[in-house]
Parts: sequence; C-alpha cells; structure tokens
Amino acid sequence: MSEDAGTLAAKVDHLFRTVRPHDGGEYSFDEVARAIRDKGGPTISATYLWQLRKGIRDNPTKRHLEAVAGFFGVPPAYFFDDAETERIDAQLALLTALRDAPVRQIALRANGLSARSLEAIADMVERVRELEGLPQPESPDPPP
Amino acid sequence: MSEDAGTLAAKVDHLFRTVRPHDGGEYSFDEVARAIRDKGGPTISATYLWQLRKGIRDNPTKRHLEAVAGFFGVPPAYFFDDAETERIDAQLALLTALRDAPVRQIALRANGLSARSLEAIADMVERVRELEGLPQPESPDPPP
DNA sequence: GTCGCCCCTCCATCTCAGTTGACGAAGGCA
DNA sequence: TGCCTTCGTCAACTGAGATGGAGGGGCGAC
Repeated sequence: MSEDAGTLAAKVDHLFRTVRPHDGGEYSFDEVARAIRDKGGPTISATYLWQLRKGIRDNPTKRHLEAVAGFFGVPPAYFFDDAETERIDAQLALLTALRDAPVRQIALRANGLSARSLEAIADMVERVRELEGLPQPESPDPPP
Repeated sequence: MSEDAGTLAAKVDHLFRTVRPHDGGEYSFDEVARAIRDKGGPTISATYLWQLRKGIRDNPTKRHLEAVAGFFGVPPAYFFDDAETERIDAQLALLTALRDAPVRQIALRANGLSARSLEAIADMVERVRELEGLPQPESPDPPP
C-alpha cells in the first residue's frame, strides 16, 4: 500500500497481480480484453485496461465495470469506495437486527414527524427502558 | 415488475418512488442534482438524472453511480447485483426512515423493549401522526 | 544476425456519456 | 388577469470515456 490503496488503479492492479491464468504470469491486457468480448461482454480495448491499471483513466462506465469485475470473478462492488460502502452496509446490518420486531413499524411511522414530537417519543422510549431495567448507556459512544 | 425489473432505469425509478424527502412527494431531479453537488460529489445535471430514470441513458460512470447511490443511501452494488437489489428493496422504506438521526435513535433504543411497551409507543406515534396531519395507514399507495 | 511474435506504451481519433439551454405545463402570488 | 417560479421534457452541443493503430523493447526460432 505505498500509493493510496483505495484508488481504482490500485484495485485493478491488485486483480492483475493476484488472479493469474493457471499459475504462470499475469494475464496480458489483450487476453483480458479478448476474453471479455468473447464472453458476450461489451467491447473493451487492451489499451483501456492498461489505462485503468495505471490510473490514467479512473471513471469507467457501468458496463465496463461489470465486465472487468466479471472477468476477475469479483463483485462490481469491489471497485467502489470502501469507507462509504462499509458505512451503508453497517446500516443494513442494523436493519437486520431490527428484523422481526415491531420496532420496524415504529421507525417507519415515526418518519416525518416533527422534531419536537420525535424528541418527546425518544424521551418516552428512554423512560420505558428505565422502567424495564434495560441498560442505560450514559457513555455516548466509544471513539472510532 | 411491469417492465423489466432488472434494468437500471427501473431501479432508479424505484428509488425515486420510495425514498422521499420527509413525507411529501418525490424528490425533484433538480433537488437531487443540487444535493449531490453540495455534498461534494461530482457535478450531475437534473436532465441526466431524468434520462437515467427514463432509460434514455443507461451506462453511467463510476463516479455518477456512486453519487446517486450515495444520495439515496444505498450501496452502489444496488445497481449491479439483482439479489442485492431485492434485499435492499425489502428494507428501503426503513432504510430511508433511519436516515433521520432522531428516528434512528428511537429505533435503536426501542429495540429490546417488551411487546406491550412497544405497542404503547406505536400507538403514541400513530396518534401524533394524526395530530400532525400526516397520512394514516390503510392507504399503501393511492393509485393514479 | 534478423525475422517474427507478443507485450506494453503512447498518441490521434471517434463515440457516446453528460451538459446546456429552451420550451410548455402547472401552480403560487399580487 | 398577468407575472414569476418550478418542474418535467426535449434536442443539440461539448468533452471525457474509450478505441485503433503505430512505435519500441524483449525473447525464441530460423
């Protein structure tokens, strides 16, 4: 990770380095280009693959992203910003935690209420927690 | 799933339909475009968003994909993987609701409460909705 | 040697992703 | 009523994404 490891170029480079034909050297740009085309994917030029790997081009279209990801056997999400994706995935994880509770319903219906009403409801929730003897974490949050 | 549900246009359309400002109608193309730009994202034109939704353009670049996904609070994989799309669609409304910090807070804290308490809170939420003139249940969506 | 082949690199070119600007319809306000 | 704003829609333009082909180095065969 000498350069910024988050860049698209770094990821493409990593794919070339790691996923190899059978055991020998790396795939050549031309091989990849031809394989993608033959697999029914969009046309992609060897030169362009080189540009992506070197970082000269870093904003490919959806179809090319799909094609390259498909060839190397990784999900297209692989190429996207990790921090942002993780943040959203974390939210999704939270949702599954709330899966079968009526909590879902409450959240859905609370959406759109005024700030003051939300505050009141939050207070009520907090009070009920207290009454039911649930943990009252006064520690706001542990630093990241 | 009237049209082909797997297309990018269908997905973008679905996002516009489901994730709404606070309660009212859909986001306008211009609102989304401006919000993306203001969030430090790439420049994107309202017209282009319209084209994506209508299916006139369906091959956006990585950066624009990221921007749109980011705005609607879904991972970029939403636009690629159909399985992922379904998974997220199932929870989109909730995901949207939880974007509001206070609502999220309530959901988190309500988690673990007894069934009876949750019921009481749900009732209270419903009553407040009524008082604030927000749409009541029973109408999933009014057909045109 | 030198010919042929494959690969990476570079540059000129073209295509299409993305923007700009304009138009009509549908409200809000005086 | 008329003006002004906001919105979705459309057509034409601009420029970045993507391509094709040429140059150049390495390696084996003849």
